[in-house]
Amino acid sequence: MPNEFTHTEQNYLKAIYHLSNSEDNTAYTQELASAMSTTPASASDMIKKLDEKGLLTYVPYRGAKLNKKGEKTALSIIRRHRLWELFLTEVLKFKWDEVHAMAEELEHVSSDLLLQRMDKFLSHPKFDPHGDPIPDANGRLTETNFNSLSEFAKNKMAIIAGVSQHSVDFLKYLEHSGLVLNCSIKIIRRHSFDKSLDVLINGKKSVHISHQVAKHILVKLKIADKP
Amino acid sequence: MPNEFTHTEQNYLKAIYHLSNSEDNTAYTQELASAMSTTPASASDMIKKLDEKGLLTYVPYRGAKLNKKGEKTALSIIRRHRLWELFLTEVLKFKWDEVHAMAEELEHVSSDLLLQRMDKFLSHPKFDPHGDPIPDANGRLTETNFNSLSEFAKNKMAIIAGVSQHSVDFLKYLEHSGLVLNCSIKIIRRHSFDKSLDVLINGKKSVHISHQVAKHILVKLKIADKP
DNA sequence: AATAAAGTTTAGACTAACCTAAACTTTATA
DNA sequence: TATAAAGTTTAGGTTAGTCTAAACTTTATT
Repeated sequence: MPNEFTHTEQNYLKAIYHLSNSEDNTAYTQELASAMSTTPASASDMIKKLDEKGLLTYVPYRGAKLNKKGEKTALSIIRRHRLWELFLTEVLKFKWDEVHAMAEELEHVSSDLLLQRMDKFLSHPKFDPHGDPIPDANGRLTETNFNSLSEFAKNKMAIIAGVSQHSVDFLKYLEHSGLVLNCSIKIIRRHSFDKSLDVLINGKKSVHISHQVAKHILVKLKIADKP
Repeated sequence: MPNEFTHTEQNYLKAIYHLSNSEDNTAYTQELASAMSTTPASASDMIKKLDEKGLLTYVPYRGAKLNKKGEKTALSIIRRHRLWELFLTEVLKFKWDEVHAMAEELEHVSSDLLLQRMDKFLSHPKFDPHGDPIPDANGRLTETNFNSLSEFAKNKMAIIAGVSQHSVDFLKYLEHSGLVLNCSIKIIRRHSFDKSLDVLINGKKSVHISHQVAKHILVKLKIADKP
């Protein structure tokens, strides 16, 4: 399906999709250029082209809004990206900070059959290694209701369900501290002067984390398992 | 490593490598153009470019010969291709006629670390699903000494070790007849008038195959297993 | 050995994706 | 509300890879 678009078009669509999650659902030339590490002139050219191809509506000087087709295409690329990320961590045992760059290349492999097989092989997963939902084949996303660790209650058991910041450095730092996906975690102390936290990981290791970090850790309440 | 070359350059290098396996080790403009489904003019342009980049020596009107660097680069692309093919059959359970096109895209994913992990995950395989040797990380190929089934002795047990023709139709035909990699096979009759053969597959099923087909099936002698 | 045929290269054009610099809109500020 | 600043678009150029058509070499044929 996304074979009808060049790699670059696909990358722009993905970036526009990610930038659109604000209130007005619009991506602006400058932020798009910076997301794509290119110049506003190039971004403007591409927006015009994607408009002509019927993937978004573009009003000069007013930014771009993806339409149904554009959004569907973006979601199918995101699906590919996240499935490959999961494959890389689950099968080839890469860490969560290592997979993004490789998935950026793998997502452009066009075979739908390959993707279907991969999806099946991974048992139709709903989340990628960073806790981001994997769109299904129709572009539907699983609703999530994760909380930021910085706002989670003290002494309640939580599970790390994802992150809201994806930089390699941040992910490496979490990995190093033992704060990995699906580990259980409990806030044992809040330091009010700087909002930093002492947390207990898997009931064993205790670590101290800044508000900056806690803010970007997404958790869900741990339901005690029944034997 | 092959990140320094465009996908197109990589594809040309691979094609030149495959065309070079004749007596004079040279690829000619016309055959290269036809292998790349392009015009002689385009192939000529690319040969000149690869010469300038120091991957081959080119004498106008006399064709192109890969040098050490060109050959090494070609082998590293072939390594990627064949490892991915094996992954697709072994892990995602694709049939041998389905994997080539997908591997053509996957081979351009540039991460060396990914390739290393894949190699390890597949237990450092020596052969791809068509029996072609997978170059090692240094570009060395396992020596093979397979025989064409058309020249194999009657009533001796053989194992299908590969094919010398890779078209989808041919591979599908073999699959359909039960002639798959590693199955055991015995010639039970030669029909001298058309050189066709009756063969027994896995000691059970008997099939009749033309000389055309037998010629392109590669076999090795089966060593009886000791209990 | 002359010439026709086959094969190869060069010339010149096209598209996608990029760039810089200049022109133009919008927004913010005095 | 005029003007400066910020942001966006257009104009014109570049590179990689492609094409067709013309020019040129090599090989084959008489």
